[in-house]
Amino acid sequence: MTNQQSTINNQQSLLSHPVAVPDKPALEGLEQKWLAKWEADRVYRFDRTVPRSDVFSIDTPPPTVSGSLHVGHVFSFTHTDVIARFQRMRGKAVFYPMGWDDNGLPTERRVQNYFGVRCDPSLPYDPSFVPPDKPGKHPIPVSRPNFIELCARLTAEDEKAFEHLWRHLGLSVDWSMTYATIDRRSQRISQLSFLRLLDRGLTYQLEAPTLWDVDFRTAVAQAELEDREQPGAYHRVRFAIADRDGHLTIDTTRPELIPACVALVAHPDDDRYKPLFGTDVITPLFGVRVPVRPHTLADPEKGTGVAMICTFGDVTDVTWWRELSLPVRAIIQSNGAFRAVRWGERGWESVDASRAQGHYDELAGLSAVKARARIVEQLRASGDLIGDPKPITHAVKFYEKGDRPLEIVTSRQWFVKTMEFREPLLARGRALQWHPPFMQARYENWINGLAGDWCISRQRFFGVPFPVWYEVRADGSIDYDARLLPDEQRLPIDPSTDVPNGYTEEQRNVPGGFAGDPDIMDTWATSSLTPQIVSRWEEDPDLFGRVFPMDLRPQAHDIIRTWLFDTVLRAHLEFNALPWKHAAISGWILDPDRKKMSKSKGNVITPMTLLEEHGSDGVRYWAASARMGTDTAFDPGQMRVGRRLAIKLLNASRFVLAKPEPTGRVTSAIDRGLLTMLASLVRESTRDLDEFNYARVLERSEAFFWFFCDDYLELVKGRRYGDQGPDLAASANGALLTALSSMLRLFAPFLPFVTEEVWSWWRAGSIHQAEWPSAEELLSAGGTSEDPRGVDALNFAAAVLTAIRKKKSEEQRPLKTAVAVAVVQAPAAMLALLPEVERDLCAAGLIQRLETAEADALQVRVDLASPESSA
RNA sequence: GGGCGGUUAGCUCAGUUGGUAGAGCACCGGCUUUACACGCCGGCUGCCACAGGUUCGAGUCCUGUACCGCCCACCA
Repeated sequence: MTNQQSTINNQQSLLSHPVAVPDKPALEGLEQKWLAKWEADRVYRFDRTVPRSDVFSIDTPPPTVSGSLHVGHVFSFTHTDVIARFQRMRGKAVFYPMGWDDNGLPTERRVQNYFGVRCDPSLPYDPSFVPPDKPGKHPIPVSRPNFIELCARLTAEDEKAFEHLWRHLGLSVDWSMTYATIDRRSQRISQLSFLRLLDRGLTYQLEAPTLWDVDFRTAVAQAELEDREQPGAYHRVRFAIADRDGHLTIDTTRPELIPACVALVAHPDDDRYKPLFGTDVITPLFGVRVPVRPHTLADPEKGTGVAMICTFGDVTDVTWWRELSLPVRAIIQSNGAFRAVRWGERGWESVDASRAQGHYDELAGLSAVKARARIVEQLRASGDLIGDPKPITHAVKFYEKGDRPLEIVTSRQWFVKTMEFREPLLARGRALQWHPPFMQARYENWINGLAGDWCISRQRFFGVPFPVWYEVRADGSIDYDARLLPDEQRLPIDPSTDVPNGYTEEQRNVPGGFAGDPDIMDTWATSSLTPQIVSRWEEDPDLFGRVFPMDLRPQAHDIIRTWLFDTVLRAHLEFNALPWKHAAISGWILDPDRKKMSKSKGNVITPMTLLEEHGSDGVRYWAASARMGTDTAFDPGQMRVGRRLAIKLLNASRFVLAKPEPTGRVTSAIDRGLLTMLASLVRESTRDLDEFNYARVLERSEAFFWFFCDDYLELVKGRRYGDQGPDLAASANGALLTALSSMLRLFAPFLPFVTEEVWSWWRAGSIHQAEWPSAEELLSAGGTSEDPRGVDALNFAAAVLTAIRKKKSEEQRPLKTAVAVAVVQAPAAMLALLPEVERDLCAAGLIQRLETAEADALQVRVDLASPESSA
């Protein structure tokens, strides 16, 4: 096709559809109108027939459904949607599923309260169970499968509300591919991946000290920790040196753990304590003989330089305990209460067992906090507390969802090997394309700070069970080494109700029989498989081949250490590959006072309220104004600006389409200049969007559009009504229609509703399936090349017009005031452009006489017509 | 303690290879102009955190400092 032909075709296609512009265009109701149409026409349906190279696949973050969606979700999901819409218009088949994270603790808590039930995994499944209408006083125990059914029932309701919000926001998701982290497919993939890792020795079970939440009574992983500043106090406590006179003093914030003390420790180079290494001391109150040992982790600067090692007060204790081969004296139970101890028995030897028992009996059954208060009194009474406790605030480790500090409890847990893969995982991080790039540092930080393998087991109920049974020995104990595993074809299974091959239900939990693994996997152990879940790994190889590895993982920066890292780990272990090419990291929404917006603070503004007040396009405008990775203030003002932009698009389009004929070849300099400017905007916008730089595209498109409205439109208004004859009117119309078409498509990823509305006035099909604009298409309408002279002419005319408006404004005269004489002083090169724009300029500025004079810089002298003579 | 961002107009932020500081909001003034009063036109506002350095020239590059925010850390 020659350029000439393409020009003609382009012009024909500009008006190939009857133009029908409403009299009073408005934004109200556009969401409902177009959502229904998009759904009916399956505009966002993924085309799974295209090859991988023509697919753009997105690994959507599944929001937690038991919480509520907030503006932060709207913010980051809009970013993703802008990219999705851009890629779709570029001709990609966009694989954009939505998921719900319904698996996990938050859902459990809601279901317990909502239905008045309690999960008892020892119960068999009751298919006929119906929850009471109202929750009763005492929770009804139900089996794990029944409990999970209730979770599914409740989350289904939440998911409907979420979907409604997402649709209203205009997310171009293919809703036929929605998944949930607790659905059968997710469970199957999660269990399948687990079994494969187990088979390769990449996951293992171990009984070891583990971080433990005493309220939830479950193990937690390093990634779920957070530090909180807590008030505490240094207690200076003295230990008698065994077999001779003298005392050693230590500082401790946890004096209640003195009964669990197994050693004291000081730095090997600390001259104060060198002589004591190898000797024993006697613990106060309990009279236990413990050694004084050297270790480099002991800090001479802290406290007295001697630390008390307990089993277990913190993670350093675990390190010391392991490296110094110390015994265990555990006193805190899984519920956080002090266990009963019989002093004098093996492991609890004391120089005065009855005195120890006396002290300890006052502590047994207490929580750590209460025990601390009690033991301080005991220490004070015995004279072993030196001075008063010195109040301090210090950072204490908490489970991020927990209310009490974590304890360390010895238990049997499943781990995924991570420590030995740190180097290759760092390399994966370097191969991943981060947006913005500095986010990679957080990933590396996390890996470099890893303290141990990933604990994936949780002592909870609503989650994916471990697909494992164990043989039960003749004595009734469980043989954890004798695992019974299901065939992959049976997955998903629940070992609390399903039975291993070759056994019957009667053999459950009886000697010689079997026992199911009681634990479930951590949420992240499943959600780290979202790429595998959405692409239907090991279920639909054809689909998998078309979408995996995926193109984009969008998410927020707070879950780099969990979701992102875990997903990279799983893909590395399973496929020896990255799960995606790009990671686009959104920032957070901050309160106007720059603090992180928190749900607990009671942000009463729900996303739906925002969408209704400002329109979806307005809210999307605000969200898309923030660059990737930038924390952004919540700003309704920006939403109003976005809404205004959408209204402006309606009105400007109405004007352009009000008299679209005659249309023809774009010949006038300023028309060609406009298209040239727009062509370079399109070219740069395409490049920016390819690099996830959507905020810049929106900003620049908006600026151009405003220039188009304020200056260009005003300059060509008269001409396009025919003031200068049909050919020049045709040129103006050609440029207006061409520019409008491109601008609408430029805005379409950001403002999907208003652009679709305007598109429907004069074009067939959905704008969201239209081709992304190109510089070539714009330039072919104006000839075949860029026209920098046209750009200069347009800018020159706009500058003169501004000067004339300024004069009218200064004189406080109406803009329709005529200009008797305008003297344009400018460099010769500029003046040479004047003939090209003179007639447009005089029409737009109501200039009666135009004179010129050469000058170094542009300057316009304006003499307004007298009030009487201006009509 | 380690790391990463940030510091530009009253507010929110742009500023792409270094070349005489920008936008929007807010504020002030004006205007019904045949798309838009959910509008239009115009105006005001800055030792670009601070101190050095490189350069003919630094908001931009280098070094250091301060403050803000975040991530991480074995915090007795």
